[in-house]
Amino acid sequence: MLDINFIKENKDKVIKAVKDKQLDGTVDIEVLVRLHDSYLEVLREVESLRSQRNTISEKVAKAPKEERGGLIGEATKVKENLQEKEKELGNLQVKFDEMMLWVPNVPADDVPIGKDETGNVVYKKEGKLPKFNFTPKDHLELGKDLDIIDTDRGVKIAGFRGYFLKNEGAILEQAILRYAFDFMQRQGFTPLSVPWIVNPAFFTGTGYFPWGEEDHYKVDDKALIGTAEVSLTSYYAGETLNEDDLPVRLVAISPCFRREVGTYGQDAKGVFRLHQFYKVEQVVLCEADEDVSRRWHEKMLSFSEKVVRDFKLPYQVLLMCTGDVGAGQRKKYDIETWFPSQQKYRETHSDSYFLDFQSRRLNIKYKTKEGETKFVHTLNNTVIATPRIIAAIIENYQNADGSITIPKALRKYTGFNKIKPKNR
RNA sequence: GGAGGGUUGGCAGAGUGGUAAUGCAGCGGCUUGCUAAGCCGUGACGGGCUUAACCCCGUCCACAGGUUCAAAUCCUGUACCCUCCGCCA
Repeated sequence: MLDINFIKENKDKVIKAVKDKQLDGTVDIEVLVRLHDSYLEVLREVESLRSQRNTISEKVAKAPKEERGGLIGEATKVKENLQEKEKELGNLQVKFDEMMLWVPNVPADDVPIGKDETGNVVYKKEGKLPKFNFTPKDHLELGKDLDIIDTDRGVKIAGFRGYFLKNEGAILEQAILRYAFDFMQRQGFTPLSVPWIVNPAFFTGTGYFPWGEEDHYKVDDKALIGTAEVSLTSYYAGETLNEDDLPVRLVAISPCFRREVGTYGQDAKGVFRLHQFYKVEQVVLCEADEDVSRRWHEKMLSFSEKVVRDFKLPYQVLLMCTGDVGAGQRKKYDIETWFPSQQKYRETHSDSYFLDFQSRRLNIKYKTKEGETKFVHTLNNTVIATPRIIAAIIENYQNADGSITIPKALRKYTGFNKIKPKNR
């Protein structure tokens, strides 16, 4: 959420942000500003009436009994007037609050302007693309042959996009998650196991609602997290930290649930786009200084790059354009990892910073050493997500005989060096 | 699932219709030859108000309604916490 005073003072910037982020029609900033003006107008009337009411009530308490009747009559008139105005105020406030939730963050100056993913800019490329002296298979074919991925039975049990990982596949998943989790702890991050079923207020707080509400599974009056970011970033919601507590660095492994609405034809094959997967997520809360946020943004990217490099996977980093940056985000990098079967880099990580957009919605503040109270800045980034990264590993590490070599870094965690075809 | 008790500032804790006590902690100031002690001041949000300070007004006793001239206090609903019973990995 942006500060209404910031919106008023930077109306043109915010209007441009709505346009650049392809959010035309979701919120009208001009209408919002006028709405707030009339809200303030009514607020002044209400406060003046409340002041009158309080004054008269005090008089009633002090007045001798015989004078009370007249005063109460006077107060009743004020009260009736007040009730009417308060109702009007309440209506304006509900409308205003609703509309404020739809105001996006303003992209950083160095975010390229673009309509959609075609406007993203390659920021860097790392690693050598693998060369095969045989025809490489895709991860599903490899996974089926090795009996480590079973999508047929996955679909039987869970429906479209259902899957089982099996044998070395199931173990490899745990190895990857634990590898990334341990790595982040060494970077000073506090490990957490988080709630997966969460109150809607925190989806709104992190900016997933209202925009992405459709993509979430609802259970009773709550929803399933699409990322641990929701729980991690909300951890200190409603609290005031001390400057000494910052930066807060959190890491969690959690399941992620996504309805993937509107993607029915896309990535239907294999374990790439799923309704359910695991992810190790990093979240940072830092002081309210964009330079500090930007340094963390780069640093968190480097943590994720390190893990991908440890796995020796070729990747590229994209600087996302305005049309592909989330409504709440100020700037975003995606890491895309190489998928030989698609001859493409595909998204495996997403690194964003928000300034105080989330912390205003979540009401997370800190006290500076000077005694000032400010909203913290928030950031988050993927460390690793499975099984998508498993798909990348088995495609990049496949051998002519259909076996898969395990990246060296992971062998300590898997306990095996290779996944070999089973005798059937 | 059943029964009962509770939720007041950073913490502790009084207040049962008429200006939210008090103690502790933290922070700032004053005083004092040190350690220390004493005294004073200290919340959040919004508005008046375009800017700093000041001042004034409003709101905030879990949340949302209601009754009343006036609600922390009375009524209704909800959330959460605690205790006991039942069930349970």
